[in-house]
Amino acid sequence: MKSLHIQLEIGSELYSKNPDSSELGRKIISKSIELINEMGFEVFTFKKLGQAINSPESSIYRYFENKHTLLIYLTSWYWTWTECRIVFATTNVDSAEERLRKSINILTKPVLVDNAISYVNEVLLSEIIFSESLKTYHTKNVDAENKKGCFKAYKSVVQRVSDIILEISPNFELPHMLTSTVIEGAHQQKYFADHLPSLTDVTHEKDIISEFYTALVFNFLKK
Amino acid sequence: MKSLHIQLEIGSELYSKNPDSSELGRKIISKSIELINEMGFEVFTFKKLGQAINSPESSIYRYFENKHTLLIYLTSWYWTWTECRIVFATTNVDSAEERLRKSINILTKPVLVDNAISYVNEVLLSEIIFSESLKTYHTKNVDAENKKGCFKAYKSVVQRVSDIILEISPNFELPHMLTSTVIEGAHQQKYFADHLPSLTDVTHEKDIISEFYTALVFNFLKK
DNA sequence: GCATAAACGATAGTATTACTATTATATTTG
DNA sequence: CAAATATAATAGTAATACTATCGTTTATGC
Repeated sequence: MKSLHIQLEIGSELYSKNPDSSELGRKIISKSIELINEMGFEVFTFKKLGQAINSPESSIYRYFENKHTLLIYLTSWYWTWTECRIVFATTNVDSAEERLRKSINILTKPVLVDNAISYVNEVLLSEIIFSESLKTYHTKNVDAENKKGCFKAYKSVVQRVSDIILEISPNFELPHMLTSTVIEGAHQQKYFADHLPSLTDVTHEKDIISEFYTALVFNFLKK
Repeated sequence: MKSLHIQLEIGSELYSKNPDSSELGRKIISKSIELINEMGFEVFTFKKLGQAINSPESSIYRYFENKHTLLIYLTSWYWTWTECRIVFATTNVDSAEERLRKSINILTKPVLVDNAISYVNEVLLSEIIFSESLKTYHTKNVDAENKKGCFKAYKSVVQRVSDIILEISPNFELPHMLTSTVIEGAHQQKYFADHLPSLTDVTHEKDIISEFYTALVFNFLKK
């Protein structure tokens, strides 16, 4: 169980050439995760990535149209993987409350342990998601990219958690809103804690974020 | 009361030359609000702005270092103005619950009516805030800009609302977190409604967003 | 094992953006 | 009215985000 290798299927709309299909492709993924973490997504360029892996810029463009598409790929990978984690954590758990609690826990905490099997460093990837993922859809092209299916992995996670909420409160009308508030809120509060502490109350003990959103949800559903 | 003209004081760290001090400066502000709305902040450039107001790009640089600084100026203007609205709406209201309710209302709904007195179109500005304001602090320079005081108007609003929350629940430990969750959440849910509807449950009736966050807050505080 | 296709590396080139610099002409201000 | 300041007009630069070409290597099928 602890070293179960999972090959994630990523939709072909998210790349020009499947990075999982070649050595170069896998190097692009794993090095870009490192670099985006180090320097931030804005500063990151394909040129720098090319230098870091000793390949020309133009080779990277064979895999991804541009760096924005690469970020969408990385976030989709993360959400696909996260949905797997939620499924594993919630199967055979009878209580819907307990399944919701476990799901919120997964969604609101950064990943701390890397399984070190695949070429994807999940710890660093999770950091990227928390601090940069909203840049995937806050662009002029959202609508076109949404149509292409770029965000379906994320939507699927939101849908899954919403379904659990509806098991608990079948008449509740805003489960997606509640779920996306929790996910995005947790990302944002961590960012605030790191950069704009007066907008939050977190300092070191960041589990407070997770506890806060858990309490928020259960209080709301128990009214 | 209905046409009380207020001159907002904007900190001098937010501009190179005060745009309120000249005709050109005011044109820069009012036209940039229009253009950012029309084309989105990424597509907006000083070159385009210059063409729209028939002034060279270089003249705009005398007022703002770059377009990012201009966005920070606009958001600071908005938050300063919004704090005024909150103060007006809550003075002489005895009940802290009622003051909180009114504050949340102001923070979670886009502005619908422009007073048409100043050169700032508040309706369009509020649209910009809802869809683009997170771009002010989601950059590599957050920490430096935060140090400079670029976000103090926003912080001040969060602090004010947190204080009301503490009046209601003096022992509550996370008032800033709750407040920023509400503000940012409302912005995000409106954006989702417009672009990624499966992440929310809102379609036309967007007052649902405001009602949702109001209920969320009061349920949480009444536990 | 060899032909063929696909992938890759190396290099060059372009359009756009985000500025900076210079100077002449207005405009304001004391 | 003189001096300072603001603006217009124009040019120029560095970096980014690509696109194009082409020779070489590497994989693939028969």
